[in-house]
This record gives sequence, C-alpha cells and structure tokens, in this order.
Amino acid sequence: MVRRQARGQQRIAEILDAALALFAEVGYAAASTNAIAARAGISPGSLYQFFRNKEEIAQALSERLVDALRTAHADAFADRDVVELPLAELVERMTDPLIGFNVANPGAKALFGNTDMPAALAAATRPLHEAVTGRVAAVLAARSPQLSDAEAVRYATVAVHIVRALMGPIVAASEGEREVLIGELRRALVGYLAPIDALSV
Amino acid sequence: MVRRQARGQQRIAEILDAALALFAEVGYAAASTNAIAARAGISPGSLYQFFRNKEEIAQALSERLVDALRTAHADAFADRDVVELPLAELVERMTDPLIGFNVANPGAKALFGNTDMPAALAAATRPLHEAVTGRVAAVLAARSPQLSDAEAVRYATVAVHIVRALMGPIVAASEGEREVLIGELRRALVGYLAPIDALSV
Amino acid sequence: MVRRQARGQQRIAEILDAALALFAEVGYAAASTNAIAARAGISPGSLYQFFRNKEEIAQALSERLVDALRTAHADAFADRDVVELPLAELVERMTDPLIGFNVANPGAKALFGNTDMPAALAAATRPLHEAVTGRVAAVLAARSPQLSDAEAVRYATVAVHIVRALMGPIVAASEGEREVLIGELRRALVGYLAPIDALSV
Amino acid sequence: MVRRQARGQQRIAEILDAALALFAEVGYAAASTNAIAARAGISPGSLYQFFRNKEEIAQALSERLVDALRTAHADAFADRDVVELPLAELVERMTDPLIGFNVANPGAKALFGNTDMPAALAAATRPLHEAVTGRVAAVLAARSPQLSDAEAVRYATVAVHIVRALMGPIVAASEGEREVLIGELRRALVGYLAPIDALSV
DNA sequence: GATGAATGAGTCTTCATTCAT
DNA sequence: GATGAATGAAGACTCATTCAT
Repeated sequence: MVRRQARGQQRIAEILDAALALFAEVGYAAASTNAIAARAGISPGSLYQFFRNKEEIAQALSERLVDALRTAHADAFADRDVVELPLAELVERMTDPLIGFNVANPGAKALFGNTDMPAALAAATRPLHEAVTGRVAAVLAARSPQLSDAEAVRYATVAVHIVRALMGPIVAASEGEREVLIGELRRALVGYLAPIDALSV
Repeated sequence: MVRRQARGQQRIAEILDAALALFAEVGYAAASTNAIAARAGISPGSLYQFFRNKEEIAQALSERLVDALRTAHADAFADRDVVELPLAELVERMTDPLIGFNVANPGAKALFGNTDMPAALAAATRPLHEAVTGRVAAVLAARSPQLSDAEAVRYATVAVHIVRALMGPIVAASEGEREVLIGELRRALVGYLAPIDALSV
Repeated sequence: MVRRQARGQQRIAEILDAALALFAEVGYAAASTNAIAARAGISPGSLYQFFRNKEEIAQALSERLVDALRTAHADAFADRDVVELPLAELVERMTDPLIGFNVANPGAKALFGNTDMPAALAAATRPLHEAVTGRVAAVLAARSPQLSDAEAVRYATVAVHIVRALMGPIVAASEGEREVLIGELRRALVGYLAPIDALSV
Repeated sequence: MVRRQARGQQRIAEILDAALALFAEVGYAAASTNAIAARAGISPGSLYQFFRNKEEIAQALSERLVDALRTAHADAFADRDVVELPLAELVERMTDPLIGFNVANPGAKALFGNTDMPAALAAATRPLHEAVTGRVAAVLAARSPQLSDAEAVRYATVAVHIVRALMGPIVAASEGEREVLIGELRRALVGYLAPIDALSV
C-alpha cells in the first residue's frame, strides 16, 4: 500500500515534470493533456487517474512551486533575520531564489510570469500568487510595523508584479544580459520600496 | 465606390471593436473568429473578407493602439517640452494616456498587458511594443544625453514592463482602488528612473 | 446594342481565358470562382452575370474546345480526304491538332484529359467528349463501311481514351521527351486500329 | 495488448473500406473526412487517431492496392514463367487481376484511374503507380533483353496509362459491355506491345 | 451591367475528457 | 491502475453563390 502510494507519487511527479517542460516550450494553452501524458510516458487515460482535468495539473504545479519557494526562502534567511538586513540585500535575498527557480524551470513562467491567463489558470495559480505576495507582505510588515495590513499587501502586490513582469525577459536573456536585467530589477524594487521601508533611514 | 469603401472601413472598425471587447472578456486565445464575427453582427465568411486570419486582426488592433497612443502622447506634451518637466510630472504625463486608453478599452490588455503570448500574437503586437518602448527611450535619451542607445532602450524596456505589469490590476480595480494603484505605479517608475535621469539632479 | 453584346462576348472570352489558365495551374476543383473572376479582372458578382454557376464555365469552355477542334480538324483534312490516307498518316493528322491545342492550353487537361471528374464536370464536358468521339467514329466508319455504328463508336471511344490518357504526360513532358511520347501514342493508335481499318489491307 | 492492436488494425481496415467506397461514389476531393468517419461508424476524432490527415488515408489505401496487386500478380504467374507465354496471354494474365480488383473496389479508380489529381493525392499514390509500372517494365525487360531500362520504363508507362484510361469505362460498364471493352483493352495492348516484344517474333 | 460585401454551410483538424478492456 | 481507442464539440478558414447599391 505504501508501495502503491509511493509509485503514485512518482507518477504524479513525472506528470508534473512533463507538464512543466511542455509549458516552458509551448505555453499552457498549447500544451495538450495528451502531449503531457505522452511526454510523461503514460497514456492519456492514466493521466486522468491522477488529475481530474488540465487545470488541476496547473494547480498541483503551483503547489509544488509554493513549496520550492518556501524552502528557498527559508534557506535564504537561515542565517540572518529579515529585519536585520539593509533593503538592497533583502531584495537580493528574496529575489534570488525566485529567479534561480524560474531560470531552472522556464515552464514556471506560464504559471507565474503570465499576466493574462485564461480564467481557469488564474484560479489554479491564485494560491501560488497569494503565497508569494503574502510572504513579501509579511516581510514588509515586519520591517515597517507602522504599515497597515492593507498597505503591506498593496506594496507587496506591486512589488511582486514588478518581479513577474521582468521574469520573462530575465529568463529569456543570454547569460550576460541576464545579470544586467537582474540588476535593473533590484534597482526598481529598491527604488519602489525604499520610501516605505522603515529600516531604510 | 467611396460609399463602398466607407462601408468597408466601418465594417473593419466594427470587427475590431468586437474583437477588442471579446479579448477583454476571454483573452486572445479563447476569442474565436466565429465569435468575433457574431459579435460584430456579420457572418464568419465576411470577417475573412477584411482580415486574412486571426492574427491579422490582432495586428490591425495593435496599429490602432499605436495610433491612439501616438496622438495621446502628442497631446500630453503639446504645451511643454519633454525636457522641461520634473520627472514626476513627466511620468504622469506619459502614463496617463496609456492608462486612460486601457481603462476605456480593457481588451487592450490582451495585446499590451500580456506577458506570455502565443508566438503569432507576439509577432503581431511587436510593432506596438516597439513603438511604445521606442518613444520612452527617446524621451529618456533627450533628458539624459549621456545615456548610450543601449542604456536608454534598456531602461525604457524595464519601465514599460513595469507599466504593463500593473496595467492589469489597475484596469481591474474599482474606481477608488485604481487611483491608489496608479499612485504606486508612478512611485515605482519615479523610483526606478530618478537615478538615471540627468534632470533629477 | 451590338456594342453591348460585343463587350459581353469579350467579357465571356476573358473569363474563359482566366478559367482555362487557372485550371491549368491548379485543376478544376481548386480553381475557385472568385479566383477566376479576379484573374479575369472582374468582380465575383460580374462573373455570375455571364455564368449561372461554376459548371457552366466548364461547359462553355468545352464548347470552345469543340469549336477549336472542329476547325483544326477541318484544316487538317483540307487537302486530302479521310479515306485516301494511309492509317499512320490519318492518325497523325487527327492527333496533331489535338496535341497542339492541349500543349498550347494546358488547362484543357482538366476538361479533356481527366478520367475521374466530379459528376457535375463530367456532365458539363460530355458534349466535348461526344463531339471528339463522334468525329473519330465518323472517320472510322467512312474508311470501313462494314462497321456497325456501335462498333465504330466503340473503337472511337477506346481510341479517344488512349489519346486522353497520354495527353497528360505529353503536355507535361519536356520538348524532347514529348516527341518520343507522341510517337508512342501514334504507335499505340495504329496498333489498335489497324486490325479494324479496312484500308489497312 | 494484442487484442488492442487487433482492434486497431480492424478499425484501420474499416476506415479504408469506408474511404474506398466513398471515393468510388464521389471521388477523392468530394469525400470529406467526416463523411469517411461516419461511414466507418466512428467519430471524426477517431479517424485522426489512425491517420494524421486525409492524404495519409489515400496513402494507406495505395499501399493496400500495391499489396493486393502484388499478390494477384504472383498468383497469375504461379504456374508459368513470364517469358514462356505468348504476348496475348501475358497481357491477359497481367490485366485480369487489375481489372478484377477495380471492379470489386470501384473506389480504386480515384487512386489508380485518375489522371488529374490534386498534388497531395498524386504524391500519396506515386508509390502505387511506380510499383505497377515497375512490375510491367520488369516483365517487358525480361522478355526483350535488348531493351534499355529507359525504353522498358517508357513502354511500361504508356501501357499502364492505356490500362488506366480504359479502367473507368470497364468498371462502369454493364456486365456484357464489360467483356467487350476488356477485349478491346487487350487488343490495344497487344497492338502496342507486339512490335517491341522480342518473343512475338 | 458592375461592384464587392455578405452569406453560411461545409472542410479539415484538434483536444479535453471518457470508457471498455 | 493502466491502456489507448473513442468521443464530439469546437476552431480557423474556404468558397459557390446572392444581393444591395
């Protein structure tokens, strides 16, 4: 039984890998479930044994991203606390794992870096976006206790949108150009956040 | 003959209106040509008398946006020159017509505010993006002559991405929330551009 | 009024020219009436002022072929009578104008050299085929009075089918190869007809 | 699994049967894939599980014909060798299975007896025509070793065209008329081939 | 007579999803 | 659980033909 579930988990992982890879290549809409199944080495019917529909795949993938990001985030702040860092370094530490993940999994763009998704996809990826935004809001609130919840969320939302907007170009850029763009992204974030960051003077 | 062509022009306008409205509701991919035709009050065949394929509709729509933006931009700077304004006001003047247009035509988001388009759409809307980015780059270069071309284009690209990223939320927001978001957008742009704007000391 | 009709006749001729040219390039089925009209330099509506439907164009074209062939045939036997010639020369004289016409108007293949036409086309071109077959049958009967009508028609039908079958390759062949194929066609016809030709000993 | 594939093979056969029947009735161009599917008792989507497009159906059908003809040909010469027969009997033995097959499957005319095909069909059926012509050329060469390859192929091509040309009438004819036409076809072939057949004195 | 927009059924093909085995 | 055939509603696009001007 454990064996069973283990195999099931592996199948699920394989499907998600296949989906992510396909999303990277052709985008969410153009990635057919049959193609995902084929790339995962299973039959279409089997795919539907694990996911009720295409949307659920995106959902599961989103959850996987949430987990990965949670871990990365925790790692990034393992040694120092969020309130001890200068803003520039904070931005760097928060931004780096996100970029790293997206560069490593370009398919994530379809879930994270997309601004105009079909309604279904938007719904499926909402938890991902909320998780990311929530974490950022928490950090901002921690550093600037005078912020209301609404303000923290608003600033976080804007900041996350900026990150998402530049993720596409960053992932698509050549090695060299990428560094430059990452620099610009950080500069934009610092420029935006400095005025509302209590720890920045 | 003139009558004919006048009617033709009107049909084209009606089709583009219908397409824009549908794009606003369901996005580019989900807007079927048959649905566009139906909404324009014509038959599918008629649509193809004016556009060779779906992509061409997006293209024509893009051109319409380019024209509208060119006009709006010219109007915005009719009285004062680009190099005479403080950065904050410059941002406001450049940003306002864009926002106004997008709020009035929410379908524009599918063409302008989208980050992950099907290849065909991306090709069709490239001129639009280049026109917008080019205009911004020109303004930046005019204010900061020490910038290389590449730098001007890079800063403009990033700035435009930021605008596009926030256009979705701005358009979707309620009246009140919208103003707040617009304020944040401006703050983000000023924060990003001030360090490289020669006129901002 | 005469002027009117003259212009009408010319329009008809232009349409038929356009149709023939298009048939040559893409075949009957793929030649759209709109394309024919465009190539004739008129509007689709105008085309239907002269022909009630696509089939009628093929019909008119067939009639034109019938006329052309009648003339060519008459010319070919202006100096000598059909019963005075050796079979080989007879075949040559009957075959030459047909080949000449088809080489000059490759579109004719769609009407004459086709074996498996849509029912409508077959009906429209029947008169053409009957005219050609009828003429051949008449010649055969003139030379071999002992043939019954049915026999003359049957031999003529087979002979014409052979000609049609080889017309495609002949028209498509290069200059040099063409002569060889024409030779083979003649040999085939002579071989087939000699046994039933009273004048061939 | 074997069961599965067996069913697949049967479906393919059913589709090809349906296609052949429809081709017989309305020709290749007018036979829609939906109609083929309907006649095969399946949905349009199912058809595309076995064939990537309409052309591939024609291709598969051609291959089926090639196989059937190969078998028939082999049977026809099981007892005697090709070089031992008088020309008239050779013609009969080569011609009979072809006629038999076409009479039994009148749709074959669309693939085999057609002279003016859409480009796609022509490509799909080339192997069929080459197989038939090749076999005839081989027989001619075996009987007349002095023939060059080019000559053998040329004579074979012409002979096959003659057969194709008369196949339509033969298939369409009534029982009685058919025999007569078959006789004429043989006579035509013998008349054409006798002069170049070394074994016919 | 001419124009060209309009029609709408029909074409090939795709794809998310289901179901018998 | 797995398989892969089956489904059928769309989708983009075409084309012979009609009709208002």
